[in-house]
Amino acid sequence: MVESPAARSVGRPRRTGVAGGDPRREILEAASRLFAARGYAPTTMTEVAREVGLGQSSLYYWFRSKEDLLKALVSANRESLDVAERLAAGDAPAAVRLYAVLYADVLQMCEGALDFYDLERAARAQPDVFAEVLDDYGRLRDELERIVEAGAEEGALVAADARLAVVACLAQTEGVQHRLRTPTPDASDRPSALASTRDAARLAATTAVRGLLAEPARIDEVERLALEALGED
Amino acid sequence: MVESPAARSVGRPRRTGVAGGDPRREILEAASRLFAARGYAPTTMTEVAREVGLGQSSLYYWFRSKEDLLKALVSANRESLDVAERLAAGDAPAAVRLYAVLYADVLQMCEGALDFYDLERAARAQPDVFAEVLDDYGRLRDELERIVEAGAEEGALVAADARLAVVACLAQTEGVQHRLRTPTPDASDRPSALASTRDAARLAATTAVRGLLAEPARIDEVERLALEALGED
DNA sequence: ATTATCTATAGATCTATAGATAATGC
DNA sequence: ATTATCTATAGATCTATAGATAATGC
Repeated sequence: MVESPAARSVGRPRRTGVAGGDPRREILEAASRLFAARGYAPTTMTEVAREVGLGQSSLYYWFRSKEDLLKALVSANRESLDVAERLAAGDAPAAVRLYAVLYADVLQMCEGALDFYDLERAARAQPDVFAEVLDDYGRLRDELERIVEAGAEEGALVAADARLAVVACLAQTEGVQHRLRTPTPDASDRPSALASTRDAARLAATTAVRGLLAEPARIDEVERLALEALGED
Repeated sequence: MVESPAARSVGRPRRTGVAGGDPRREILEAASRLFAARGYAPTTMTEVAREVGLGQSSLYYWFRSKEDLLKALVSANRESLDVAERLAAGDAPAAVRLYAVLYADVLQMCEGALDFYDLERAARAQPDVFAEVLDDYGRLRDELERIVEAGAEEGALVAADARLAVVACLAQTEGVQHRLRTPTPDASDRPSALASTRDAARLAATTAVRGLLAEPARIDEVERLALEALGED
């Protein structure tokens, strides 16, 4: 099998010489990086273009507008709430389901193109288009609330107020996600504590669930079962 | 004692009639609200001006530039890490100190003018001016790490990796802070779960600390002692 | 002929400055 | 005379469009 570095070159060549295989995808990736690092509004089309070796106006051959670019990124972000919903409905103990859903939530957020908080802000500014995102959020929250309540009945989870507990869980997963994306203002003499997406997901899920377990020592067992159910190891 | 609604009116009157007592302060407050809601970059001086009933260019009588406005807000944000440091050095049990510092951290972030994440982004863009902020962050993190380690030695806290535990704690406090500032994309048929600053601080501190306690049932006692030490009730 | 780029630029902002103006205070 | 506003606008972006151009494919 031979790679194909000899990308097709149909149209006019780029002035920069840089020639990628799939401009649309490259633009999305560049925009994703830049929006995540500097935010949507302050990032200019010129910067995105430079990143992929195109002139600014050439982006408009691939995307109708800057907002269009954002929308494409957002839809890429909301692919797999499904996983969470399948898990939530399973018959595993509540603590295990909680762990699995939180873990999957972090993975999804981290793998998406946009920092979740930026996505949320974008959603706020354009309610018509992004209504789905808000809807997803509500569904996830309800799902989690039911799991926590079930866990309280089982006696495995302790939560005086399921709703507050869920707010805390989500703040944890979102916060960890953000910290993974935004390299800590660290003393930089030490390597970052959060190396991979999976590290982040484990950290958030472990912390959040242990905080709710009646017997926190069980966390290792819960983690094992949850990762098993998710097909990770 | 009589209030003084008859604000002094020395200069030319505002076209809008709106006349406040302390324009500088009012501008800061308006900017704070808008930056928090929509972010720094996308908020325009015109919007800030409208909010206080001034013409856009009149802001420049009070602040040399938009960046200057941001700087003023940032310094307002970093007032009282001191509290945290005094508490951290006390002789209370580690779990109590941890609770107190996290609680104080959330309060400080919530009372500041800017969402912590926005502040961080601003800091990143202008390292010279905002170096202090990054420094504060490093100090807080080190402080927390020492407390968690002390707690592990005492046997009251369980943390295989103190550094990771601290990352999780900070992600929790920051995440809750953000959620308090940014009204949840909630189903809106229910009142928000996070009503006040203190609710947010309690939620974050309780959750984070309970997740680390060897005996989570102790959380109520820890909370009581910590709030006592902080002079809250 | 089709595709994908380029160059040039219109139109819309947005920041910041210059200079005029309308109050009070002395 | 001093203060705090106003109006007008220069200058710097930034998005998006129009139309030219340089490749390949047929």
